[in-house]
Amino acid sequence: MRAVTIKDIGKKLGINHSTVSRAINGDPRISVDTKRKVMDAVRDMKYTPNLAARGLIRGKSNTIAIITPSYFSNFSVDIMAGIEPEMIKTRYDVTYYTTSKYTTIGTQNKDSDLFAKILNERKADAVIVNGPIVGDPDILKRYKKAGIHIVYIEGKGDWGHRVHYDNQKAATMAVKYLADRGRKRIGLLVGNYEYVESMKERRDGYKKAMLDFTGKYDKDLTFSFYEDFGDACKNALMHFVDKKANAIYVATGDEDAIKVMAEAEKLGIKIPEDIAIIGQDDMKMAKIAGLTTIKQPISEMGKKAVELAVNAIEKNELKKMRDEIFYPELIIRKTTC
Amino acid sequence: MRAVTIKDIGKKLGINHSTVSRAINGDPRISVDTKRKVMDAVRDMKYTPNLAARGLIRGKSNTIAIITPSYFSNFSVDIMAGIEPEMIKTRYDVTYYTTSKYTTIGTQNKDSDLFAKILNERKADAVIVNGPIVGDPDILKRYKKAGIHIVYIEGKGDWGHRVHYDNQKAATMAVKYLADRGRKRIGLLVGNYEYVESMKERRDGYKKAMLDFTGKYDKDLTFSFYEDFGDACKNALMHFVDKKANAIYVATGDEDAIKVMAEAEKLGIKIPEDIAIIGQDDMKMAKIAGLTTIKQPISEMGKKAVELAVNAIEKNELKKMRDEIFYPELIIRKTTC
DNA sequence: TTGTAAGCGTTATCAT
DNA sequence: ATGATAACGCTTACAA
Repeated sequence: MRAVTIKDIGKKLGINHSTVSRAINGDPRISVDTKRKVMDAVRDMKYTPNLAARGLIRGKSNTIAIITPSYFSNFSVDIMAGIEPEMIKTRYDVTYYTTSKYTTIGTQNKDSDLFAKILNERKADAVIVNGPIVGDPDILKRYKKAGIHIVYIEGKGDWGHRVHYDNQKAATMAVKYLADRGRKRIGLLVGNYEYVESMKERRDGYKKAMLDFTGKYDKDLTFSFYEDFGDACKNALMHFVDKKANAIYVATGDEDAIKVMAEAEKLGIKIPEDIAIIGQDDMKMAKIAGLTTIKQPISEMGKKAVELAVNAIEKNELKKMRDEIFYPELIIRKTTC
Repeated sequence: MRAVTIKDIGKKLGINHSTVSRAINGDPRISVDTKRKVMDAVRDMKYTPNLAARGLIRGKSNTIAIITPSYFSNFSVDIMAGIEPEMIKTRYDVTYYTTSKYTTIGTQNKDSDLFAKILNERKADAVIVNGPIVGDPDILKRYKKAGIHIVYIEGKGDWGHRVHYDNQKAATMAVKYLADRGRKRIGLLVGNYEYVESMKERRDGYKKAMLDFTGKYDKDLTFSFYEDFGDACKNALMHFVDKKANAIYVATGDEDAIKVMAEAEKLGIKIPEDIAIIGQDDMKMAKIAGLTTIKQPISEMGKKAVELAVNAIEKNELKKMRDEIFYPELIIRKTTC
């Protein structure tokens, strides 16, 4: 079945379809009378515009794309919790892309291909990018030229607005709190800090804070992993025990911190008596697990990202890039004394 | 900046754009030579098709829409965890809609409006609907006529494929397990069973199982809430204590079960000694909280929904509706003895 | 205030 | 095997 078009409405009303279009789009030159007739017909005939056609001619999609490494990581979920209520207020649709599709081993696809696809297929008027995903400079230039806005959450590129978090301060807070309570041998569990910006910043913060608050930075107290945590968890804990750590700042997030807690329980290590643990992010699970952690206002960051994206679209802001930073907060629970 | 089109490619190669189109779409009548040239140009010029244009003429969107009450509820997240890896294998994009936008108080919007919008704007070739959202029969008829497929997860409508769960059996398993271990006064915490199909089924299962395994159904042992749980949690627990329950099956899910546990702790009620608790779904948090629960293979259900949707699109299956059912499993942890 | 006609990028239907 | 042209539904100069 064919859906109702403006031509159908025009035919029924005995007027031209362009008049219908103008009436629908609020063109001021249309007479109140025809406008009313058109609007009535729209309701009666259950007309809604074909956005493919509209997008084709306007070069706009009325859509904001969200790119995440995965839909369902804890981080993505919290970001979404912030994005959803904000998107609801707007007239934009949401399309989701995960980079996992574009980094599949065995194909030549890369993150850049996803950026290119969204650009060329005119799938979005703005793109919110979450995580360590970087469009290459060439693509970014094309986005700018095409007037498609970019907002990075916890990441950055040559061009685009930013919403990010003071990772260095987060690490500093963790170290200072532990050091103040007499824990001087603080281990750092961190991700791939050569590739992931946030991990680099947390590591830098940790390093400086160790010098400032314990007087000593011992590189043996850092354990980093590049792959899925899985078994590495056990290894990490063993490593810290071996190095006589009496505290750990799990910079990779609460989920890993909780995994470390589970390993400790198996090994009969008491938390916080033997080893204190501080997580990162304050995910829901941190509360359930009683984990002391450094909060990241992830949802608010998602909300702000939508604000920036919508603002950028409506004001077509392509030159002055906005940069919004959020700050950490210490949440004390039961894994520190 | 304009993106590269097939006309640009045609011009560069000195051939007609329709030939380019055919080459790209694998028309067998095209010569190997021109096909190669076209494909080279596609790569060099970084061409990707404008899907708005393609969608316009084909009447297809190459998109599957996902409708959930909210993006970020635990249930949605788990569904997505199943949907994502499956979608990655396909050539479809994902667009998200939450019904919250369409049930906002103060507007006349309804779920049906969302269905209508997706239909008329040709936003999707198939729709996966998650939760107690029902398109009205009229709209459904229009979907069928328009050839837009529907897959319900844990719900149903007059027309559409289904992926669902044996809720009745889930409740039966919970009751039987508790009764077998001597707990005969089992409370049921349930949602709005007049409106939500799954809640109705769980309640039915509970009722029958109480008769079968404890010999007695006492309606005072049922507590249902219609609104956000929040404070109702405390009331529920007090109610069950008052009615001398020695076990509770929290049919509304693990999250609520954990809230009940937290309330119990505040009140000095011992779990499982005083009251045993069984949750529902086996979310991630259930493991962290040590909650005994009835598993629902939510992710697998999401995966199956994508399979059904893609299959329906590609075979244009509009008459024979598929119905896939999944079964519960008891996961024993620490909140039952 | 309204009608006419061109055009967005693609695919489909004729030709050749 | 390829070219020319119409068509999808919409918006928008340009006319009237």
